[in-house]
Amino acid sequence: MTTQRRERAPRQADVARLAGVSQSAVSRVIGGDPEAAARIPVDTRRRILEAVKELGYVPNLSARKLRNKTNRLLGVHTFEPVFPHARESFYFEFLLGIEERAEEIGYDLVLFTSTGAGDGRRRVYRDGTNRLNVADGTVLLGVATDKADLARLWQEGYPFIHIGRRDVPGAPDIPCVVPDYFGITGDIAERLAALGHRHLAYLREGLELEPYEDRRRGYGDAVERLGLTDRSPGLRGEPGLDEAWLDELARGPETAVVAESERLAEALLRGLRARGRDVPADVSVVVLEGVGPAATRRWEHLDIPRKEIGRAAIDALVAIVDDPDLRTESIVVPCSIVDGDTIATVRP
Amino acid sequence: MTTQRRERAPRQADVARLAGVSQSAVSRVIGGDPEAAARIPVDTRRRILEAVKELGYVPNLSARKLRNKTNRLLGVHTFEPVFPHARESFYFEFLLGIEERAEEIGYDLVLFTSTGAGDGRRRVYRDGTNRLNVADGTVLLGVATDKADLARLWQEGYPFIHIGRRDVPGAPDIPCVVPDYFGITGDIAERLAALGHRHLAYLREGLELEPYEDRRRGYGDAVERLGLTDRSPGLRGEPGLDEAWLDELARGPETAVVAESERLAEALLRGLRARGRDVPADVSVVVLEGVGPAATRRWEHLDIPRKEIGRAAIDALVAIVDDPDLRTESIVVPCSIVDGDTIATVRP
DNA sequence: TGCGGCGTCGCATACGTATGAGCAAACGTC
DNA sequence: GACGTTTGCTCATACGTATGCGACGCCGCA
Repeated sequence: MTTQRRERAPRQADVARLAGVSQSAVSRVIGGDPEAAARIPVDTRRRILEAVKELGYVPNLSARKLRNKTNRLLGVHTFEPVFPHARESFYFEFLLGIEERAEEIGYDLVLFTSTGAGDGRRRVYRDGTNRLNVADGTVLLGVATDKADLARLWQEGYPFIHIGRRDVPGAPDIPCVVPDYFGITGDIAERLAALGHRHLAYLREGLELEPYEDRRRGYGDAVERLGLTDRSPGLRGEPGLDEAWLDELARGPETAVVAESERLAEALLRGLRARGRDVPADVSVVVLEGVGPAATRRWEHLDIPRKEIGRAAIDALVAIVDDPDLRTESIVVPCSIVDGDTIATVRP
Repeated sequence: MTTQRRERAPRQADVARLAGVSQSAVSRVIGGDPEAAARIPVDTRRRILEAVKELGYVPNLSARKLRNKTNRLLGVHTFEPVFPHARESFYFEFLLGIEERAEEIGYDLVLFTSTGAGDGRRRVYRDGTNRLNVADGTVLLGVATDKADLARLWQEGYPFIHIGRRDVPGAPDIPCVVPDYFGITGDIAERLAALGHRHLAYLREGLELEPYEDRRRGYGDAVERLGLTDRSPGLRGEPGLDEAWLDELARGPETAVVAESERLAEALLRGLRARGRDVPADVSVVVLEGVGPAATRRWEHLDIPRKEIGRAAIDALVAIVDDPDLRTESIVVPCSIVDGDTIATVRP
């Protein structure tokens, strides 16, 4: 083993000199393009590869990217820190899928971590520099997505895909990969209807994010289609789960509640018990998100296939990178329902 | 807002055309070099900056790196996946410090995540390509460091720094930032001596990693210097904490034990209790690593300043990047002792 | 008028790679 | 022997940026 430290990284020209060929011959052999390499006879190729080994040549990715517009590097950018604990497990599964799939198809992954602003929020642009463009394309994710950044990226023509649906003014169709909240929420309503439930309610979170809109549309459409009734605290107005509404629910004909979050479901459960009602004996409950380990009940809930979504995002991104003119529609990944013990058939 | 999507990212030449100047003028204004920019009169500069804004120009980092050898991008490479949970909190604090410091001094951060081999171990080189060289330099960390990779990186002259001491054959002095295990272990021995302990023992882990060597040297030196005696299960031989040795300890004159890990300390505690001895009444115990939340006792232990180490690593790396000829010595970061209730003065 | 100095900018080049075009030799065909 | 065709390479160039050097105009001074 050589223990001499080099002062300068060798380039193809150095390899060429040692092998007694031209730089372009080296490029053709190194580049891996089978057609080009095939035109170089075996022994020349062998000489070149030996010189590569001898010098410890490694390609310069920046030069390659400059020339090729591509370096088989995909970025991952989160709009919030990945590491701080609260959201960590939220990102984790996405990242697993992303990493897994990227590796399968031979892409390297770069995780952009620096926070642009001082406020912990992350921005793509830092004093005018799009930091992402070392990578061929980037997967964006995060609930606190910065829409201005998204719009600008789209205008620049930079290849990216967003996990989760985002509607951005000025960027008509940004490519997203989204869980099928619309479909699964409809399925859930159907399942409840099949169990005999005719009178439902829907508990909404205070946030006005696109994913919630999908769920609400899915629920609303299904209620209408199936001829059910709905008495929700502000399905089309204010969110809320106040005492007055709980009283109303306890007295009314509703036998099933769909809750957007585990938090809401737990609050509902407490409210019902305080009124002498129980789940699922009196009211069936379904939660429209994954539930944590701290849940007090085995909630019937929907499962977001995060790992699959991560994988799908990589595939879609690569497609966009390969063909930048591609008009990708949103990719919808089906969700499934995880059986719990919080729904039951309607008592006569 | 323009809603037209561009087909191609603008370059300095485009900006120049719009502003009616040459590409080099644009470069001088953009580049941020104050001396060069100062030589351009204000109104020309203004025209250029307006054109930049108008076109939404962002610099091409690859071209910059190709030309400059530098793009203010620092890499982070872990030899094991960051995300899988077990080790997560181990890396977490390092990463916090790294991110914090990098941002302070205006560097962006790139986290290399792809696993080269199929076995979950991560390698710097993937079929001959040093993936790190998109970044100006890289912080390496991980207990399962691949020494061959390290040696090769060093030979290539690539700027990097390793967190934790690693001795690599063929690479005489790889730059490391290391906790001062040697010093703190000596301090611990001194503290025990000050409490009247004359007869010590030292429990070692089975692994032969450099950080353990530092601790063992620190302990050994201090025992000698202070004229103490040591009866350890194989301080210089096999590790072990078997029943025979525990019997010996319970009967012998030893009043204090230094354990390399929380695991060993817990095992020791059980062994002593089974023999009617307690901690710290009969035997004082100090743990030579951070202790987890699941500890049964408030162990007297040493604290590794992970965040500080991360920050120090960035500073050292930047120094190396700025001056590649720099022969950096290992940077030693002092540790501290966290008081617990597992040591006491010797009973007469 | 001639000349030096300064302020303002453009020209040309280099960074390392990939690739179309092209050239020289070998080989076959008539 | 003239003329394609294939083989095995080389030449030249482009990617987008940064920068040394020099050009050009203008002012002041002799």
